[in-house]
Amino acid sequence: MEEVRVRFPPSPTGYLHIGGARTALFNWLFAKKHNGKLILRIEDTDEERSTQESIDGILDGMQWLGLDWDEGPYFQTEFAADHIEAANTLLASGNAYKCFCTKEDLENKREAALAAKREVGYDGTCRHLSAEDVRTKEDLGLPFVIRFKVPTRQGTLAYSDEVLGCIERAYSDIEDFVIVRSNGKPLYLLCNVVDDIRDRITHVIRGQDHMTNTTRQVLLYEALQAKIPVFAHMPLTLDLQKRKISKRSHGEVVAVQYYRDKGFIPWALCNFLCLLGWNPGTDKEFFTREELIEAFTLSRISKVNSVFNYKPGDPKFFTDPKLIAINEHYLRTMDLSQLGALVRKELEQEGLWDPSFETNRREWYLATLNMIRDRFHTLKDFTTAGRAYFSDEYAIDPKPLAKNVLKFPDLATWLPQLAQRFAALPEFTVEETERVSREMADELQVKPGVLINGMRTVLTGQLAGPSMFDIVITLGREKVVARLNRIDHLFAAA
RNA sequence: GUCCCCAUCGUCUAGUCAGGUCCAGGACACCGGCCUUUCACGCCGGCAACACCGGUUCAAAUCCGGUUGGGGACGCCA
Repeated sequence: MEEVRVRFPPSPTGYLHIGGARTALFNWLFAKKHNGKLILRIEDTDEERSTQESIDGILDGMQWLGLDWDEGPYFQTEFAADHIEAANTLLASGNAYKCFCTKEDLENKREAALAAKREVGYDGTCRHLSAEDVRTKEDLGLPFVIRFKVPTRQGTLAYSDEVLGCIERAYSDIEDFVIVRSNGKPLYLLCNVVDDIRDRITHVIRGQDHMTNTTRQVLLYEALQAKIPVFAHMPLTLDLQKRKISKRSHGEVVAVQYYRDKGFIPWALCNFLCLLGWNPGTDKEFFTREELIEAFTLSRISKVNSVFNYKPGDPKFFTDPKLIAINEHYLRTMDLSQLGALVRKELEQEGLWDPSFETNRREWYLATLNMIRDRFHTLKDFTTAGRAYFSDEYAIDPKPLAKNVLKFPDLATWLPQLAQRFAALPEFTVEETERVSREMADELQVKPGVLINGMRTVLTGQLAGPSMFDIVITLGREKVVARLNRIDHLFAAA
């Protein structure tokens, strides 16, 4: 059987955004599923808008997501000779012609057509130029573009789409499109086909916004006498106003980079993205890589555009709530040592990493992560809400400070007393610390919650957290006693 | 304006090709309950959709036609 070869061809005119990442992901899944190859090709023929920064951003984004490619990155500009050769072939075979219409003429005609609400498209002025006319104009040094000569046929051009089924378009609706600029540089429509032929691409999986390109490109394949690949047009990702998402109008929240910076688990983003416009036909929503590769098929890609459910300005749901939920799921269920590696990077960035977490304190490190991960949303929370577990310098959240500490001024003496009892305990265990805490509350005739919640605030700076006595044991007697004794600072500061 | 594509809860979607098992299932979000020293997690329950009109049929979310709505394309961008 023929080897499956797919490609991801981003144009380096902006960072990798989630729409592009999803296209890359689908291609990657398809390649993996069929033991095929994924080719990464940077389509940089738009010299004015292509930037190195953007190329780096795309490669970084792919790597972070774990979407590895088998060939490339190739750069389209390196194959300019191929593109020109193809254009000349088309010219020679009569499938293309030189067009001397000026930009101004075309622009005027276009506007007139739009104003008159007529069909917009090239009228074919230069299509029937005689050989002499062409030579005369060339001798005059008039600039020209090369246009593809769409065959004059009755009926429709049809191709079978793996997602949408049979797609048809009347030949008469396809205008003679430009394949080479007047400066001699070939355009996307041609370059893309020439590259796909050279790279032996078998399946073209791309967005539905390419559908009109596809009909024209099918003609190009035909004229170049090349085998037409299988096409699969994926639905688009829209915003809540049903507008195509773009970095320009939606900002950071659609950039892959944003999710790395916000502490997302790369695979959680992949899992979310694959569910946008695809489903396995079962209720299963969480997949390992292997499971997803196994389950993935083009035929289960949805025909319907999907909405990225992001409302600007919501502090709780700073991106699609389902994406956050999926990230939380992985955060609390993923393999602990894998989580440990991800959190390590966060701790290192904040200067909180201790090498002993990899050696003699590894067990403590992983157990602590396991204890606190249940209420976290992203990896960032380990160094913010979870900071007190890794550092003695942590902020006290004003809300619990007021509610659990300042409201009970007696805690200034009670908690140091409790610290003494902890210090005197023969065995520093969950049971014993809980016992003396409750005992003391009883003596003071206050609810245990007063001591417990006050303690949580002082020890972790947080309103909420794991079971108090688990925290106490995790932090260890020394830190607990020291922190409880420091409580007067909180009253002094207030 | 022309051409192409699409249409199930607020969002992601199952079900449509092979009509009945669907007064429509799951997930997220939201609401309520249980658990509990806090907050979560977890578990249980609730709210919530077949765009509209007509046709075919004993029977339509499902097939057909139309209407409406949404999206895409119409560059010497990719």
